[in-house]
Amino acid sequence: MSSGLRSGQVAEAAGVNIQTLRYYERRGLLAEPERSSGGHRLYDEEAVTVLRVIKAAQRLGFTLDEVTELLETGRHRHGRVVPGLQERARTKLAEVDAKIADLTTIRATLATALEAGCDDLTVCAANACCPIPFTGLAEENRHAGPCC
Amino acid sequence: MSSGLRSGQVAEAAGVNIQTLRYYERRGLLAEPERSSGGHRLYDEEAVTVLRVIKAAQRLGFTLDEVTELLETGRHRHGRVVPGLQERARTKLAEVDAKIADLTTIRATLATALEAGCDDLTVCAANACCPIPFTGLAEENRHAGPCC
DNA sequence: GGTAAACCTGTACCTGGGTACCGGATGCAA
DNA sequence: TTGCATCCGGTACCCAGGTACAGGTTTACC
Repeated sequence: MSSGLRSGQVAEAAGVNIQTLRYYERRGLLAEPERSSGGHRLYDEEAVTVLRVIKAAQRLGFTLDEVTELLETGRHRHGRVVPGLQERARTKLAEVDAKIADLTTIRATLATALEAGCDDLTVCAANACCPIPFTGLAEENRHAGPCC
Repeated sequence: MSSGLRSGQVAEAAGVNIQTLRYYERRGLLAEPERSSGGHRLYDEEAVTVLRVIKAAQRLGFTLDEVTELLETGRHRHGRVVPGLQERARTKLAEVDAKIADLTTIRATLATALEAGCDDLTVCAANACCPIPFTGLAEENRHAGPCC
């Protein structure tokens, strides 16, 4: 009989640190596994799957708290009011879009600074025609212009 | 006599916390200002400008360590070993592009999961036709060019 | 039965960018 | 002079997501 996977094997299979297993267990993401007579953890195959699910969800931008809720929602969906994956994915998608938009603005500013030939922030800050937005760091459009 | 700006005034003018001033001073981003006879900091106008420069650079994705170097490079351009803003901005632009590419992949995955109607990660993980990549999402480096 | 690797618990530490709290000193106006 | 706002230095703490270490067991293999 397969006596179960030891923590090292599970960690290896899922590509995480052993400490991470215990960390997830403490956080309630990973169920407490069986133990050997000596107290060593013995996992079943499912643990590896759960770890992969966690990593996939993290990769999609969910925090560990969010992943915890997602897993729990799946476990006991007893008419809870907890929003499911669909709902959360929609929200997350909006967040990702916002991040992309923000980074796109940043990208544009960097590109403009390169084009303008900016090479010294302190000089630029004193120079009214520098395209870097030193005031009003709020994230809106900044049109390019010749500088320095 | 303009006796200088007190830390509260500088913080207010630059839109940062007073503690942040001392934090930046400790980190070497902000020069140590004059002191009143009683030991209170007295800043000049330039301090506000430096703070704005720091915030702008942060906003462009530079870490405080990087900002420190950028400011030092400007101050005394000793040798050409240290890359200037141009060089660093070019590097940072590539980093930002990588992040955008990464987020775009994530966005696409989320959108696909929504389309497919995924609503339970543990079910999905057991389901071969789920579009969420449970294996292979391990690391964050997907940005090195077109792979397919 | 010996030994080395793997594992156990508990606690402390890491990164990055700040914030908060403390008890005491200063600045400034009335 | 009194009273209150502000500031001082030092230290501790916050967030997330882990990672590392110490000192002691257990397991596996020869």
